[in-house]
Amino acid sequence: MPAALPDDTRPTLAQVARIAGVSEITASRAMRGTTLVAQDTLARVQAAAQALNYVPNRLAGTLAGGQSRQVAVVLPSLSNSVFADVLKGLETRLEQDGYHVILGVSNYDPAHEERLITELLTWRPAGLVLAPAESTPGSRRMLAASGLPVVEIMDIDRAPVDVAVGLSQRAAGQDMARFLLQRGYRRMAYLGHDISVDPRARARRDGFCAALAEAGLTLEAMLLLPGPSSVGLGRKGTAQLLDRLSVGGLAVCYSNDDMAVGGMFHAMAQGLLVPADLALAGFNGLSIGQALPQPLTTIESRRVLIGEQAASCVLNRLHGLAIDPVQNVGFRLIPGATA
Amino acid sequence: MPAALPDDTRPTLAQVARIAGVSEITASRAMRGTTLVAQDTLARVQAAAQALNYVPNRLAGTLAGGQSRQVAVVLPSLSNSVFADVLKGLETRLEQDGYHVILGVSNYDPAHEERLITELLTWRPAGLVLAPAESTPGSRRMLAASGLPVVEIMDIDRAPVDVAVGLSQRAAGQDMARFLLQRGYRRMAYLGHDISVDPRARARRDGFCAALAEAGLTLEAMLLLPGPSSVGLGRKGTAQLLDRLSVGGLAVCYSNDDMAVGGMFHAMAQGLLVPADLALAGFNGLSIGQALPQPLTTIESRRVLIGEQAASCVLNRLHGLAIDPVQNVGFRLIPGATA
DNA sequence: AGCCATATTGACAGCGCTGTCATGATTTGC
DNA sequence: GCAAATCATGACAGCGCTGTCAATATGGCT
Repeated sequence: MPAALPDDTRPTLAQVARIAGVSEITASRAMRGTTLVAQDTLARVQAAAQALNYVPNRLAGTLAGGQSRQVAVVLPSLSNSVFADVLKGLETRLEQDGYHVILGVSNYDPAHEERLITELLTWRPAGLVLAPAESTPGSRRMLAASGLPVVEIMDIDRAPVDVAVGLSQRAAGQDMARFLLQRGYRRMAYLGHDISVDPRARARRDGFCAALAEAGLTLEAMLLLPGPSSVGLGRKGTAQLLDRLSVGGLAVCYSNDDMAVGGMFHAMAQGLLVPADLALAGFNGLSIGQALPQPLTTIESRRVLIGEQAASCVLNRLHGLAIDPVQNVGFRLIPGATA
Repeated sequence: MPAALPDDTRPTLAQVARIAGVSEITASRAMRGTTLVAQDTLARVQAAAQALNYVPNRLAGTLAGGQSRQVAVVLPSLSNSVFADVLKGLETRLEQDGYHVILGVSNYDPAHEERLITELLTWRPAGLVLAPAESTPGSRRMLAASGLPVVEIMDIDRAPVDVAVGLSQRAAGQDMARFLLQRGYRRMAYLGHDISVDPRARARRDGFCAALAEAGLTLEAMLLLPGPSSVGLGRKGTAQLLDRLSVGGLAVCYSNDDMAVGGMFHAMAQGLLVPADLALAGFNGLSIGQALPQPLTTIESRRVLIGEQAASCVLNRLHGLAIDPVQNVGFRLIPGATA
């Protein structure tokens, strides 16, 4: 059952070579510019390629030659703009060097993630970048055995298989707690999406709680809602939370900015005073939070940078350069006006 | 200069075959399950593959066999959640059939887009999906000549090279104008991001203006700000607009929801009454707009669906099924409470 | 027993390209 | 003017896999 469509009649290098009156290998060299080829030979080959509308076949090239110029990227989600930003950084940097992204989205499912890794590996990518969900032992074994550059992004708290690029999510959580404490808040609550599948959000929350504990405090309430984070969920959750808790000097730490913006909307709709009645803190430093009537108190994460730096790691590795196995891009607390 | 890293010592099908005590081609058949292979042979091959940790090489497979299972996707941006949604739909659907996305992001630059198409074509993808910026003649020629399934997404107003999946952006703009007119608004303004590079936003605006013209109206003001759309830009632009225009019965049509939400934030910060002082209309039906204290008047676009359907188009084409060259997924006006 | 359909396997060539080594054509140096 | 170095090109084999066709084995049927 041969494919219905393309009668794959695309010109090959051999045809280009014939027209240019040179051998195939010379044409190959002319097209790639790796080895020296006489000026006029080069011109003839280029002309022939142009005339035939020749498009090189990188499958064949890679198979014969070696390094693929594809990098596999596995992300847990795309609905969250965080990963879209990271992907943008990755794509931008990789493309500069003529590399391309093959994408997999795991939906925060470790088993799915493992399957994706297996499948993407069949394309023999030059490297792998992933924001692991809760990677299975199987995944980690495969990655280690692949012999490829493997960059785990977003979090640097766990020991990486190979290289990690990101920030300490735990430290970010701690810093936010300390900031709120320093501002004088003593009544704290946490509102998150389903962090059982999101290890980074969990790490932040754990850091937040740990810092509270150091100060002898505990959360007045912790609400975890099923489903992915969203503005709507944050709004709904805030309403629920305030059914149980009195306002006035209450600070709510959200799992991220989306959720926090939802909280802000709830406050606005209810005519609550922010931060007097209700203080809010997010995470990510999304532009929407900063465009709110009151800028959101949050932590800036450098998502595009993480993507770019992860890409650079892969590329440097491929060029045989030594690289730091743990790369901390840091974060920055944005005081804002909601806490 | 051989690659520094992977001493590509990965097991090959030949090795699997040897261990299983069968010929290479039999092992191939066993791995793929296309042709019948005796039960115990199958088991032996699978065991051997398992033991060696065999990972098939799809580069070789595709080169030898035919159809690649990669689909090239070219998008103008990832910062806009619209395209992240589309990509999610694409990835989800393609993966179900064992296909993978190779990604390119053009940043709304037609020349860049053309280069991306050229490069991605070198991987001999099975198909192409793109949300064209302002495609160059060169791009269109290449696409037509590729002989591959080519799906242009988002807009169905222009004649597609091959297949189009999306909605009539122009009709969406018209519908919004008619809706506002019907609500009794007569004072209209338009606030957009740099639509010179975004043909879809432009089509919506044109439709909007055309419908106004039918009613004998023209825009009181049209403000186009440089740079990509964002909540911040919408907020800033609204402030600028209201420097020149009086409020009270004024309806502003924004290029999309991000911009409109920014407008809403400005209104909130200024204590303006929405919609009495200022009415706002967006486009996309993003969840954030619906979570606002007052849900945004907007038009729902089915982004994930567009992605899924575009993927299905490619797959169906590859299976030799006939498909409709123009697929309208439609849209829905969400009345909201801001106009 | 003899013949045929079916099931199972294999030999061979080739997908389009590149690494390696070898060859001929020039140039350079003394 | 001749050996050595340099430049430009080519022949060959092979990357890892699959399509095609052919071969063998097995069982059923008359």
